Amino acid sequence: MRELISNIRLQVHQKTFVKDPETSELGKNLIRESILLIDEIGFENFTFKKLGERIKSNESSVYRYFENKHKLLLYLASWYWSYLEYRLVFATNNIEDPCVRLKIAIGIVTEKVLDDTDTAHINEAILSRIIIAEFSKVMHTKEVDQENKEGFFLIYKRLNARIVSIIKEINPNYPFAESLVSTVISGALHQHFLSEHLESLSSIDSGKSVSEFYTHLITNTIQN
Amino acid sequence: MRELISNIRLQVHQKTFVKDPETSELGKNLIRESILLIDEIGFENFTFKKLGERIKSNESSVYRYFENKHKLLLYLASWYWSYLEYRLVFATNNIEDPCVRLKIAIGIVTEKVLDDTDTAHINEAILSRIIIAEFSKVMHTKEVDQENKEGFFLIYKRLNARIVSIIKEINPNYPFAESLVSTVISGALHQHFLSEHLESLSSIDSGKSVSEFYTHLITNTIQN
DNA sequence: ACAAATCGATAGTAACACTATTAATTTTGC
DNA sequence: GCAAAATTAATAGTGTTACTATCGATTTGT
Repeated sequence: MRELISNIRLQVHQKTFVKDPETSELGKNLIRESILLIDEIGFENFTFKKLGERIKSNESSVYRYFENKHKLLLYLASWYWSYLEYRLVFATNNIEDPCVRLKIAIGIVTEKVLDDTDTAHINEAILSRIIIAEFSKVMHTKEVDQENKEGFFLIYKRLNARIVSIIKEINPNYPFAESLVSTVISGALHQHFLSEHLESLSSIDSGKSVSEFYTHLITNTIQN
Repeated sequence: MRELISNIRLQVHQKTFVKDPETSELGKNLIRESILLIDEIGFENFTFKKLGERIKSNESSVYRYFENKHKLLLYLASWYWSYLEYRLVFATNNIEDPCVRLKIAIGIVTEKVLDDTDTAHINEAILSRIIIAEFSKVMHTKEVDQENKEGFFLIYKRLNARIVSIIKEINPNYPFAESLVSTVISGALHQHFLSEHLESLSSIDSGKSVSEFYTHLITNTIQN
């Protein structure tokens, strides 16, 4: 796993960036520090000026890589879902039983993400904290339909579709597979958020994990 | 229902406003037009200056009612959840069977909201569109813990708790009641959003409703 | 009738979200 | 090895946002 990922460039939608940050040291630096800075101060308080200072460069250099901070967040989200998709495909490869594949898939999209030490400039654990806190803002804009048309959400949709197809293999008659999967994927982010900030809205604690909750939920739902 | 609501002032957290908008014509105007304006241009593009012009007043007058636009959104959200809670309490009153109560409750928090013609200055249908599009932004800020401590989310938490207690009546051994309810309430908003903007992630269409999906989901989940 | 509250209008500030220009440095293509 | 091309850092500038402060004019309460 570790070695594989370090040799494979995860696919991110071209239109999210002006210049590919993977092609230069400054670009990788920018990605690494933007993840740390957004995590520290939150997306609302994050600006390209602050990021420029942080990487000991300046605002105008950041603008050469990304149009604006929304596109940067789109890039980070796109990378994150691509990373999960890769792990899902890898972990379910060659497993015949769709019920086993489903359980593995649920685990990957609902468990807390740990840092994968091989992608040097991206701390996956911190990136997942950003996704938990900020991903909803990627979609909830007035430009969502336009951006959807341009394909910005393809990777996210493909990840959803993969799990939908496993469910349809198990029970082709269950009529809400798409809604169930999108509920689980975005719900899992939300449960991690609630267990940290609004505990009374969540049953998750040291004894009960997000994965257990959703595994139980899906298993019981699709059998009928 | 209609007559009752028009005589009862829904409780909204005091700290969300500087001056209660319900106490003046300008205030009610401000609420009515802010709902329409946020719906039209989105919360990111919404400013107090634009709102001031729209109500033929000005920026500084709006600031006399709300500290900033985040607090205004908090007020609208607080009002919305209070409205749903009221409808839920009213609709489940005097019904003994908890399974029936649960089904009614699920319907109220997952169905599309129609305009209640009695609150003259608030269009509930449009307000619910705003909540679907923007509610996640109310919570996903760096100030969430502070605001939670100050009680800004009490109404939302109380609504969740009401449904949790119905589930615990039906099955006291189900270990994930809080997570299930918060998944359903925020998931329902998300499903409405997806069915409008990212259809492939949702199973909802003219033949299948959000309520049916969640009723099926909850029923099957809590029985085991 | 008088005081207090409310409102509309204007002005001002710091930060944000960019765009444009330029000069220095680095990379590359031959 | 060198000229051309690309990249970068730095500066300046513009319009907008998110406020704060002040000040008369009007309305309201007693």
